[in-house]
Amino acid sequence: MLKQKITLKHIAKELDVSISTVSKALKNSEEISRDTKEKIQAFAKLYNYKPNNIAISLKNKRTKNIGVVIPDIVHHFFTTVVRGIEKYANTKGYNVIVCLSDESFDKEVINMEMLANGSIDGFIMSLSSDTQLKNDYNHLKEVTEQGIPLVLFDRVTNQVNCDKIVIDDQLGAYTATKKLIDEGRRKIALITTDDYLSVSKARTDGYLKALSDNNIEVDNNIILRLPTMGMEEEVFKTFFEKSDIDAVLCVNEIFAIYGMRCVKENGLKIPEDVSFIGFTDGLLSKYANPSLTAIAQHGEKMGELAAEMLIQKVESEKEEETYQTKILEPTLIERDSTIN
Amino acid sequence: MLKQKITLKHIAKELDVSISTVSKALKNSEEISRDTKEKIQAFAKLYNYKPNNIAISLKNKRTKNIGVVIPDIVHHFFTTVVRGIEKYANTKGYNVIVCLSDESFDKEVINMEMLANGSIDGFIMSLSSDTQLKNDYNHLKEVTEQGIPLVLFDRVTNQVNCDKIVIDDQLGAYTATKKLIDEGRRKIALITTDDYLSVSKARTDGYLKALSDNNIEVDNNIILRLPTMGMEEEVFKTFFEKSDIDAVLCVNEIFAIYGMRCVKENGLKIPEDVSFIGFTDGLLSKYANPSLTAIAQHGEKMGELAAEMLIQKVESEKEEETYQTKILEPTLIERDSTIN
DNA sequence: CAAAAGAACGAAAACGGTTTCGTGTTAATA
DNA sequence: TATTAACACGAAACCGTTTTCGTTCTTTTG
Repeated sequence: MLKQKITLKHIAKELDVSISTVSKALKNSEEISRDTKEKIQAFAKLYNYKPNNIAISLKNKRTKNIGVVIPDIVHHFFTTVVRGIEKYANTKGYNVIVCLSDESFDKEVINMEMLANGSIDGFIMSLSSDTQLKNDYNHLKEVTEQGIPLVLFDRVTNQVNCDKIVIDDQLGAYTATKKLIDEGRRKIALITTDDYLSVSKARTDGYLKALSDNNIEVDNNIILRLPTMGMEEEVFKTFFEKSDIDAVLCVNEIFAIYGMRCVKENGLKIPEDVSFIGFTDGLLSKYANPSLTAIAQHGEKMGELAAEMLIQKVESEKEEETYQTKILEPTLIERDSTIN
Repeated sequence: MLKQKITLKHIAKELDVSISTVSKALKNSEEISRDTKEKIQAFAKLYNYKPNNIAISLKNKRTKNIGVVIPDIVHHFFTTVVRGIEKYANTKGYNVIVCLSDESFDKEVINMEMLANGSIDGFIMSLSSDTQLKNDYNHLKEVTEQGIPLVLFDRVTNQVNCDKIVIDDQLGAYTATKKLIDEGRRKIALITTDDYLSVSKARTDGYLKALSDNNIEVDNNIILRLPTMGMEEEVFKTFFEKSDIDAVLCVNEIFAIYGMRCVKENGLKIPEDVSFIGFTDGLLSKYANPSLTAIAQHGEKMGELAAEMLIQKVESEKEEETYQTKILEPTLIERDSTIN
């Protein structure tokens, strides 16, 4: 009892006209007489005719698909970006194909190659840590050389020419650090990851700049650098036991949560004794105890803008070689882990 | 300096052979002589020829795309499912098109219609709350009638014939409630949402069954039903102030976090005075203070299985009309919000 | 009343592949 | 030497559209 999808050919045969006539009639072409058009349109509606997307894609060389390649999806920030992309893309009639690189260079390459062979009109992506570590961007260069538009977000590189959109991580860290300094804090710890992640580096820079602008000496003993994976709770404990600090800036929520727990276990109060600020305003910040003052990255906005930039490039005829980098300003969301 | 994608036609013209010969040579067909094959393959490799996915899709009537329609993506459980789907799909050479219904019936319908016109080989989806409320599943029936395989997960309905995969929510709630009873709790509160969500209903049933099996009388005063959206903190406060309870089962993490906060503010200790268990073992459960004993739903496993079921149907020739429903067992993850 | 213009439709190419079914050439066989 | 089989390749149909360029028939115009 399968209702086979009906095609132009079926309609044409059934109504004894040519395929071209059917096609034109359904597009309300002036070429076709009112009578014929009505007849064809009625028939098409009756049998619920819908053109085949694949055939149209082949003809137009436009798929109306956007490829999104991200390192992970079980990740608050990336999901907000995807939501933003979806939101804008849908209003423009585009679908979103999501691929996960899983922080692996190889998977990133494979995914892009698959999609680049006609499946999508353009890419929106954030680099895997592995890629940033390898510092190899040939797969990105190849797609741009083929004329496929590419928008990089958050984890970007200046080694490839394309549109980019980032938040000003340095400014975010600067603002946060400044906020802590204004509270009267002087022994501000930083918990970050290895510097090969472009964002971590920028955040560290902002932290350092804020200290230097306020004549506070950098103390490398209260800067903790952790690998992205396999974060050991032990390392946290020893760090907080041996360090004399009155505030902590963390490059992500989880570091902040762990940090707050250690500090509380040491009998200190938040925010009276130690203030905390974390990057990435996600669920954890909101529901932490105390709730965490955070730097919001506006992922959804970022996704919307990325999609807008991409679709604009996809739909513009001219082969402009001008690329822009949009820089979004992060926002400090004050909660209970800092003194108001 | 655009490197245009090379096609069979280009290769054929360049090497002065026919398109068919090129096609066969690249597939290593026995029909073509060694010399010719080597020449063509070398040329193809040199110019990095890759067949156009769209053309192949049109010919084969197979897109190697899976459509995934979920209510939300900024949601831990759904993202773990998507990750599982991706993982399995990729090993089979499939790409994943993600569409968000945003809990809206209309968007769900629109998304499915778009994808059903040739863009995908099959659907994996979880119903929007709006759809479950409306109780209208014609859009699902239409795609199955067209012979497009469909796998429903988590939020399912028995009104449409297709493969399904759910966790045993009733069992999960039963296990959790039993655990609380075994701890010696007798005044066990339930915080849930409106029953039109299939999962909430099942969880409530499990809770009730556990009570009844253990001869504990149901007290409707300690059952709190909240709308999904716009959860008011006030409602929580009053509920916990007026209720005399010694344990709480929550159908999601956020309810649990809020609940724990209220309880602590009332000067009670967790788990000494009140135990907490929450559904959906996500970030919040893990990082809460105290960490939350939770019922894990194994989203990733669910995604993998869903993808496996779907792809098996997609690739099987025969039009079997036999559908299965897989039921996954949830697991209780014991943490610090219950007594060990 | 012949010629031009307009209306309504169809044939065919094109998008980029796959695949079936020839067909011409060479080598093996009787 | 005539016949046949094997080999290597090409023509063409096909997937489902869109679109250009005829073509036929009717109507208008000089």
